[in-house]
Amino acid sequence: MLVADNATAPVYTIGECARRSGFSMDTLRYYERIGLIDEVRRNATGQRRFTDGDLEWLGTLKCLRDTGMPVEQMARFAALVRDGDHTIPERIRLLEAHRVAVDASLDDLAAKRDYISGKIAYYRSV
Amino acid sequence: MLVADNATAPVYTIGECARRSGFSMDTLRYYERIGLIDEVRRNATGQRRFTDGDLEWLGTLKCLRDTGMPVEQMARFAALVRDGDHTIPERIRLLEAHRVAVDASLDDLAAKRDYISGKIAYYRSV
DNA sequence: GTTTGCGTTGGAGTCCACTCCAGGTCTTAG
DNA sequence: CTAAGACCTGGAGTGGACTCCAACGCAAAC
Repeated sequence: MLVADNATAPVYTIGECARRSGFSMDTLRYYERIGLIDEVRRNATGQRRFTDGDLEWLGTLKCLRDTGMPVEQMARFAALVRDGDHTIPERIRLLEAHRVAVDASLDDLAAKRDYISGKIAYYRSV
Repeated sequence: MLVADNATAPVYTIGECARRSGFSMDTLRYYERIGLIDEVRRNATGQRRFTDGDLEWLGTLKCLRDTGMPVEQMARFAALVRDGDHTIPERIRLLEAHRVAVDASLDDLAAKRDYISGKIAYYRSV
C-alpha cells in the first residue's frame, strides 16, 4: 500500500511496487543488486521506499525486458542514464538498434502467426 | 549434404538437417530424445537419415518454438499428431489457444515498440 | 501490546532449453 | 589405404533470469 511521507511525494513499499511494476519483489531486489535500478531510498529502519520516479524507470525496464532485451544490455543502458546527459546520443543508438530488433521480431511473429492460422485452416478442412 | 537412397525420396544427415531446419544437431537429438520428433530413420550403421517429412515437421516445431510455445506443450502436440486423426479437434483447440497467445504478444510487442519510439523521439528532442 | 504479515540479507537453488564432452565408430575425398 | 571430418551415445555442464530459503527485524491493525 501507499505510504505517504506527509503531504509530499508518495513512496511505495516493495510489495506495492511489485504490484504496480509487474516485477516480483525478488526481481526488484535482484535488479537493484545488479545495478539495473539505482540504490532505492530506504526508511529509517532500512526498508525500501520506491518513488514514482523509480516506477517510471521500472516501466522502461519492463518494456525493454518484455521486448527481449537481455539484462546485460539493460544494465548498459542503465549505466548510460546514470552517467548523465552527454550519453544521450549513445542511448539513442542503443534504443534504435533495439527497435530494429523488435521490428524484426514483429515481422517474424506475424509471419508465424499466419503459418499457425494456415495450419488451423488445414486441420479444419480435413 | 543430400544422401539419395537411389532415385527415390531424399534423406539428409543430421548436419544437413540442422542446416535446413535451423536447429542445431544437438537440439535435433535432444528433440528426438524427449519425443518431440518420432524416432528418426537410421542407415545400416545407426546414423540418422532425416526425410522431407521430418523437415516439414521440424518447420512446424520451429514455428511453435519461435512463437514462444514451451517445449512441454510442443510435446503434447507431437503426441496428438502421433495418436492419429481422431485428435484433430484437440490439435485445433491447442493451436487456436496458441494463436490467441501469439496475437496477444503481437499487440503487446507493437505497443512496446511504440513506447521505445516515443523514448527515442524524446531523446532526440532534448 | 501482541499477533499477523511484510520486509531484510546473503547465498543457495531452480527452471528451461539446450550445449558440451569423451571416447568411440563411420564416411568420404584424395 | 588413410586421414580428416561427420556422426554416435549417455551423461554432465551451462547460461540466463530469476526464485527460494532461513532467520531475523519492523509495521500496522485491532
